[in-house]
Amino acid sequence: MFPGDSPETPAESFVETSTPLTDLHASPQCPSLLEVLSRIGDKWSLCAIGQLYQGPLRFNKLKRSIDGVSQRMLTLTLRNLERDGLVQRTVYPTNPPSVEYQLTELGHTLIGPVKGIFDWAQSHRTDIQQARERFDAQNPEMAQR
Amino acid sequence: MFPGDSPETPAESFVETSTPLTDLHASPQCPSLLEVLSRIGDKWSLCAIGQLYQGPLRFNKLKRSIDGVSQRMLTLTLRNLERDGLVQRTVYPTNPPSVEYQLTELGHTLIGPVKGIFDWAQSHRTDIQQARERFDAQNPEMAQR
DNA sequence: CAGGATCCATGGCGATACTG
DNA sequence: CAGTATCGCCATGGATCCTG
Repeated sequence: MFPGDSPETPAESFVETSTPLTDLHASPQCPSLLEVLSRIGDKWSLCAIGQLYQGPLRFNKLKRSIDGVSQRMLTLTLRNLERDGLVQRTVYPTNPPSVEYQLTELGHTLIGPVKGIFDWAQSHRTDIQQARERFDAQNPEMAQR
Repeated sequence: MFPGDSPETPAESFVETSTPLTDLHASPQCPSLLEVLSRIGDKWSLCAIGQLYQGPLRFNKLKRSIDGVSQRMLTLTLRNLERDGLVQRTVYPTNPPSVEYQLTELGHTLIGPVKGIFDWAQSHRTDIQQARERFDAQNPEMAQR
């Protein structure tokens, strides 16, 4: 599946990075990369962001557009995104009330990097799929799901 | 930091994407974007990948390099990464046994996109920090942590 | 050294019911 | 319509002990 890389050479030729990709935890008093990743890695945040990326949406419309989300989780998700400044919540004092959600400018800047991951996942989903099948075949019932 | 994108226009001119960033769930029989994100968004995967990106490592050395990880979680994390074809596990039948972990080629391709997120988090951590403080100040005790 | 097995705490998340 | 409140499940993850 992934050729190259002489199979029996354990410890040679590793690359240097400008940003060493360490320091994932332990960022003093600022939200660490892990916090960011946990936020966008949770079950619904990216779905909400993806929908709001198409344009502003009211709560129930957003809810209907995200299949399977409970109203509780959508509320919590939007609260967190709002708290982090990624989503803006606007209340229109109509009757019945309507609340509109939209991406903030900061939220829009996240789209690019996320699309990077998204495209990677798209490009390599079959690789991953096949790797899993090989692994599960070789390790008969270590399969955890 | 992120110029362009007119600051005060709330609900107009949202961009069109080639990949609409929808279809996060519900990918038929292939690992969805959410699965990928859940994997790399879990507590230790990125730490392990970040360390292995520096070069191959044996289990305990890897464990010592990741502060706070339990041996159980490191094992599970590495298993999942191996299952997904991101990490290769090589056993050397010495005595006592030594096991070396290294990124696969597929694993290396993930570095780029992840660095995108990483850099975004770095660039905007203070923005997020400030947004949180404003939010917590305005919503006195809605603060969940 | 590199795990496996077990126990247990926490929190993410869903379901349901209620409200301004 | 857009939430809040409450309950309970279960997956994640930590601590500890044991093994080839």
